[in-house]
Amino acid sequence: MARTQGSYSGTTGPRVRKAAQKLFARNGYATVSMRQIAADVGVQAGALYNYTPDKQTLLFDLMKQHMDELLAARAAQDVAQVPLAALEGFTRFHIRFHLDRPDAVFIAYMELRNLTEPHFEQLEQLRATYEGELMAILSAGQVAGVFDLRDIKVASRAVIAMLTGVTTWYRDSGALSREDVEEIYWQMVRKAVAAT
Amino acid sequence: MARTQGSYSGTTGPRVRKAAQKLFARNGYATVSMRQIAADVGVQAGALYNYTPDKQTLLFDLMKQHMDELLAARAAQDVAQVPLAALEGFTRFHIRFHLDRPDAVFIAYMELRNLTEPHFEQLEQLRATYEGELMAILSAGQVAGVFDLRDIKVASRAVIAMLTGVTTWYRDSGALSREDVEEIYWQMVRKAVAAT
DNA sequence: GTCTATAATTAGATAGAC
DNA sequence: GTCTATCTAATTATAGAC
Repeated sequence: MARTQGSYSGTTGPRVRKAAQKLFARNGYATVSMRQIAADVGVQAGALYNYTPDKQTLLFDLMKQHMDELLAARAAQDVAQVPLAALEGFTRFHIRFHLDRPDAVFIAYMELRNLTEPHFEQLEQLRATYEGELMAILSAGQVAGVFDLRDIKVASRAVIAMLTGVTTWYRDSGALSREDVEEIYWQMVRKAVAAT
Repeated sequence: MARTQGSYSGTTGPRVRKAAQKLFARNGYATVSMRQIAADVGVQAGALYNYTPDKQTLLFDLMKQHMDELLAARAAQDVAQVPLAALEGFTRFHIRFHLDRPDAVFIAYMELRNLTEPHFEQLEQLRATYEGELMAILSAGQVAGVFDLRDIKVASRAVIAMLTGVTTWYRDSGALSREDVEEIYWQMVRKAVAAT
C-alpha cells in the first residue's frame, strides 16, 4: 500500500506494483527477486522497501486489489430481474473483466499458496462472495423453473471455471474477437444450466 | 545384509519422485528446495543427484509422466461410435483420472512456466493431443447434427476447463460422491453442447 | 549409494550516507 | 527517496571419503 504522499511516491509506488504484477505473472512469485522488480522499475533493490514492508505484502496487496476491483465492478453492474438475463450479464461481465486483466487473473489463481494463512483467508472470503453472486442468479432461475441444476454450488463453480479458462488461450491477435468469445461462451453457459 | 549397491536404486528413485510431487504440489516448484525433498525421503541432499541430473529435470519428468499416463489411459478406453456416448465417456474419464491424481494435476497446470522452452513445447504437444480427442468427438456430433457449436476448439477448451476445475474443490470427505460429481458435470456438459 | 563438506551464487532485508 | 554497502541465511550442485 502507498504510505507516503510525496511527489515520487505517486509515481514510483504504482510502478513498483506494475512491475511486480508483470513479473509475478510471467515468472511466478517465488522465482522473481526483489532485485528483478527494482531493475524493471529502474531503481535499486533497497528503494522498494519505501513502498512495501516486504515481498509477501507486495503480493498480497496485488491480489487483494484485484479482488476488490472485481467486486466493485460487479457491484456497479445492473443485475436484471429475469434470471436468464442476469446470467447473461454475469457471463459477459466475467469474460470482459478477466480478459482485461490477464496478469492480475493469473496471479490470483496461481499464487494463492504463497500467501500466509490470514492473507489467504481474506482472499478466500472475497472469492466466495463473488461466487455467491452467481449462485444467487442460479438459485433464482432454479426456483422460477427456467434452470435445472442438481447442485447450485457445483454449477456455479463449473461455470466460473469454464469462463475463467478463456484467459489461458485468448489473444487479441487471434481470429476471434472478444465479442465472438463472449457469444460462444454465453451460448454454452445458457444451454448448460437450462431446463429442457 | 548384502551389499547395498543396486538394492536401494529401485526404491529410492520412486520415493524421490513421490516426495517431489507431493512437495511441488503443496508449496510450488520454486519454493521447494532439494534439501526439503531429501528430508522427506530420508536422505541427504547430495544423494538426490543419483536420481536426477538437476531439479528442473525432476520437475519435467513428473509432468511428462503425468501426460503420458493420461494419454495412455485414454488410449486404453473404448470410444463409443455414437457421439453422445463418446462424450459421456470422455467426461467421466476426465473427472475420474483427474480426481485420482490431484498432486500431478496441480503441478501440470501450475508449473508450466518453470519449464525450459523445449520441455514446455513437448508438454504443450501432449496437451494438444489430448484436446484433439475431445475435438474429434465434438466434430463428429456436429456433423451428425446432435451437437450445435460455433467453434469446436473453443468448446473443447471450455469443457476441459470446466471439468478440470473439479480438482480445485472436490474432497472425498465432502458430501458428494465421485459418482455424484460425475453425474452433475455430465449433465451440464451434455446440455452445453447439445443441438436444441 | 549415501554421506559430509564445501564451492559459488543468490536471496530478502537493513543501515546509513546523501 | 534513493543509493551503496552489507548482513545473514539459504540455494543448487559438486567432490571425495567410505
